[in-house]
Amino acid sequence: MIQDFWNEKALFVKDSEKISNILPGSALTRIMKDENTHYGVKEIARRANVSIATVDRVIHNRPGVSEKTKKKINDIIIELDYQPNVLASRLASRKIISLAVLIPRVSEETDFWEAPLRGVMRAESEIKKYGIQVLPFFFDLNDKHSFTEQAELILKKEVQGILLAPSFIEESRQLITACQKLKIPVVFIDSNVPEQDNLCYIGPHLFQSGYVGAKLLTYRLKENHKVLVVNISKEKDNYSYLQIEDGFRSYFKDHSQPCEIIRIDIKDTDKLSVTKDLTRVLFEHPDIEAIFVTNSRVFSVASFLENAGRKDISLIGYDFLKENIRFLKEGMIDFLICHKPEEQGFRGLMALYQTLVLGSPVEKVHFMPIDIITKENQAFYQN
Amino acid sequence: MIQDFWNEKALFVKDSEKISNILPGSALTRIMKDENTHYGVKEIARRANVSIATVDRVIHNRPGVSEKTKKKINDIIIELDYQPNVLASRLASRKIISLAVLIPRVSEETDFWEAPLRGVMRAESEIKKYGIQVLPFFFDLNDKHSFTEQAELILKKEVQGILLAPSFIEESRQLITACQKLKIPVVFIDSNVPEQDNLCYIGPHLFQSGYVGAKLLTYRLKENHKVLVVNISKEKDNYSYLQIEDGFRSYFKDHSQPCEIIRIDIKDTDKLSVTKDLTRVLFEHPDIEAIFVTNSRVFSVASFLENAGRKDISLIGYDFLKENIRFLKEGMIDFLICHKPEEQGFRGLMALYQTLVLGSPVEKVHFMPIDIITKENQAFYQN
DNA sequence: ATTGGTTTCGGGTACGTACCCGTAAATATA
DNA sequence: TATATTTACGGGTACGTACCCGAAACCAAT
Repeated sequence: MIQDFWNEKALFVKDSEKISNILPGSALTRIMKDENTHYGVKEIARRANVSIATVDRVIHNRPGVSEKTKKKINDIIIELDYQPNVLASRLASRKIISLAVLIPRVSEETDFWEAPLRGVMRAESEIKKYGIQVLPFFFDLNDKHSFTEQAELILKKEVQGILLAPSFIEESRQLITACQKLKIPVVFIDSNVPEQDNLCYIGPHLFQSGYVGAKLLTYRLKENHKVLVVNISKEKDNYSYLQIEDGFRSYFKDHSQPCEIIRIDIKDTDKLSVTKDLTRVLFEHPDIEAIFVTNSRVFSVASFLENAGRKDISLIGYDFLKENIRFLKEGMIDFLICHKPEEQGFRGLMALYQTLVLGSPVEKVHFMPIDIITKENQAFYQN
Repeated sequence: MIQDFWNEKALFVKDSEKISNILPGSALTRIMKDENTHYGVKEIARRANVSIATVDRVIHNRPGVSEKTKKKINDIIIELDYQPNVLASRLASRKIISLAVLIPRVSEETDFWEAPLRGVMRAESEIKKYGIQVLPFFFDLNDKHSFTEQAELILKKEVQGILLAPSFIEESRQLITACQKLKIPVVFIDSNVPEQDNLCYIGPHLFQSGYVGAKLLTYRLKENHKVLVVNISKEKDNYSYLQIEDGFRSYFKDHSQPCEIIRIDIKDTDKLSVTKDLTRVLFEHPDIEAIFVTNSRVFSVASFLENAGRKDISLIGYDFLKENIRFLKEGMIDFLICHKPEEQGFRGLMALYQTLVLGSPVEKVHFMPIDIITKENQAFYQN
């Protein structure tokens, strides 16, 4: 079963280009093709006996060119393998492209979304020289209404592309449907919306992430002991969570571990609720040996365990948050799993840039690595 | 002691920009400054009552401008926070910049250097539109002479920057000294040359990498058992190896583990030598419970263990090589540690680009993350 | 043949910077 | 004072593409 999984994944993992035939010998061995002979519109125009303007019309398929010359020019374009000069193109084009970013606001509860935002800003600073403008919009993770509100604002702004964290599935669906009508490409980050058409998804493979979590958890587990899965979230229908737990449980199935898995939902994210619920569970199951928290709120569990003096329990959770790192350094948290949130923001914007400016295709699904962070390697982690 | 280390490292780890004061409220909250008012040389010239050409001369500090006007123009440049338009700049400048890359050839023994080369090529395709040319040179890891040979070729080519894998310390020193005289910036990747001036170093923090290796190794270790450190290398004075082993041993010191550490140097990399030496060591120390291989040749140890039927021994090594991944999947290797070799190649070239084209400063040392790869997360690893 | 309309195309300028070339001004020399 | 030499600066063109504007060329109807 797991074997099938690897094969399936092979489709997603980027094929590393083959660099073979690097000949031995002391002489200089060139790999890259010399592309010194780079033709532009001028050469195309010359060969087709037309003006640059006509070539330009064909390239941007604007009207005003006869079918005959259009074909002739297109043939020459293909023959010369014409690659437009992005520099000159963006320099000459005076219109600016607007991209909207809709992600959760950085709240006091969690600073997780700082990282994707950093990635977005980094991407913006890289591509604003090409005349691209980024408009950030934020919604409240505890308020679905704020999401729809911001979504409407975006649609009014007439942007050319959207980077979206589809935290609320139904509300996201509405926005995406509207974008499809307007032919606006949408990129999802952090979580996916199943069976919804989009430009691409950039984020974790949640099932496998839970699988890795289980592996790490069992690594120092004694046999036949209990494991606790904790889900702290206000959201009811948490699709992401289900995938993670699915992967987590699959690991035990695949390795036929007879380990008992307790689970608990904590609906309120405040400290009191967490303390209350955990106290109860640990009282009912005193032999719990490890805890797996399915999201970034692992710090609240760590805080509880620290106060309760339960340093014997292994703890694994998600995300490179300041508070989590603190507990990781202290040894209260054993492992953090992380999916490169900053990279997600960065790549998300770049995917839109690639589509709208460069016109080159992007991969439909881009899974982030499942990074394992420990006390020892955290200082060098690149979020 | 280890505490000091963290504090020291804090200097290297990039400060994540503070994104605070993101106000609540449903209205659109902008973060980025609107930089619509972007002035160019024309505006500078207008304000200084000079021509564009004069401003240009000041910007590139070419001669032919009086001190007085030079100062006036520089003041205006600072006042307006002038940012040159890289697009226009590279478009107008017809000269191409050549960068040399000197790294080991991809050999049959190891395909490790495929990854940095991929990174280099990726960087090249991103910056060749700015008129930058990359000249790759390769040397043989078993032949110091080939290194000096290629180094001389590079110097003849009159390149403007060099990306270097300083595998041979003394030979690298010679090249670097020559480059200093010629004012050619040099970037090191993968390993550093101590006390040698360079533009920057991009690679692992080897000490800490060994430290992480020890942590992972002890994770499933029973108490009071023996650990074997294996160094497979033809090179005698292996500086990198010493740092890794130093970190590895430090972990045990810091955690006062009474674990006995055996070590062995295997000078010949062929299968027979490895088999012979390992057989002897395992015979002398039958209670060895875990093996730590200090470089990417862990696959040869895995192969030996597989044939010897010793699945009981934990095995940790380095690098995301095809053969290593195979043994990781099979379960013969427990963990691989990896330092993003592709990223190293990419960033190395981009550092040169940043210096030579953008003229912006680069960090002197850029440590790569210490990535932990397991059977479960390997499919999503980005080398 | 003339008019009006449409289709098809070319000239030319602009984007922001680099840099050649020529020249006025400043200074030195006779 | 006249001339040579240096210094300081401006005009103008080019990079490769986008796109406005206008003008042929063609067609159809009067």
